[in-house]
Amino acid sequence: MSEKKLLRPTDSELAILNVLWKRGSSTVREVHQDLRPVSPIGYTTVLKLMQIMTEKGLVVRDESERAHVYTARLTEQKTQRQLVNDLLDRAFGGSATRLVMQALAGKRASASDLAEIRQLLDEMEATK
Amino acid sequence: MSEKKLLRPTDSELAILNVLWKRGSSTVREVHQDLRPVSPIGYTTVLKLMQIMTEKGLVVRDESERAHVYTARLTEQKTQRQLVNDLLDRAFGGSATRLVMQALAGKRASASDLAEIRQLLDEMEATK
DNA sequence: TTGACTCTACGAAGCGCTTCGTATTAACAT
DNA sequence: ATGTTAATACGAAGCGCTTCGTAGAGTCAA
Repeated sequence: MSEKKLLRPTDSELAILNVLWKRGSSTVREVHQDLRPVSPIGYTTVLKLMQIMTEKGLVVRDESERAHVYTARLTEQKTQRQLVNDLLDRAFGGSATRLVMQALAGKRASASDLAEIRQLLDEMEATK
Repeated sequence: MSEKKLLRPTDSELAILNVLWKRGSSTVREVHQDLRPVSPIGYTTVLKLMQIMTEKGLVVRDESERAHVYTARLTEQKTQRQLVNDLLDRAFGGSATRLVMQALAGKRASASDLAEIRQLLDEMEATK
């Protein structure tokens, strides 16, 4: 009963999470300064978003200092996993294989990338 | 200048597109009857959604008959490609490899699936 | 022609996301 | 104490998505 609903970060939320994953725990100002160059956005807008993300449980907030410090609640990997599974259900009928196909098609992955994927396949077959 | 913006179908729109891909060109009633068992939804709701999808260009409408016939404008594959690319940009920093990893992790794919992916990798390396 | 059905069209409510302006509170220097 | 700076809190507007009720128009049979 602890997990009520699968939370899907919106685009804006994902942009903020990306900053938190890259920088680690950060204040609103730090996130804002990271985000602003990419897309102009007001300081209070970022603040509001991060407040809402706190309510949603996407981030946790340390209020011990005057400038609150925010931390992503889930790791980047866990979030990626959720997003992939979600897309899998919505648009691929649950077929991971077809999603992999689409992900690789057109994208020329480097030789080392391909090798990495091959290794993963090997491991999956080994632990069958 | 023909493609203005990358269109991302919403959940509801994707549900409708899935029906159109499965059944082929369909009327609102046909889509509604396919959708209703899964999740209860009003007829006019589906109608409205499909009207909006027409405006967006997600589907095309044949009005020659009294009951309009709708067809998905993009193939399932093209749409899947777009969605994957979008997720790639938003949450994976563009790394298809990492997305593939997350898609396969935890999902035990069948042996034939794995073989299929291996073959794709082979082809990609061949056409290097 | 009237009635029963079956469509589409229209409009509006409710909610969530995004945006920001304004108010308030805290910290610090003078 | 007072003014400046910097932070959070609050509220509201605008837009898109989702939902549906109601109105209006087409079709067919009696």
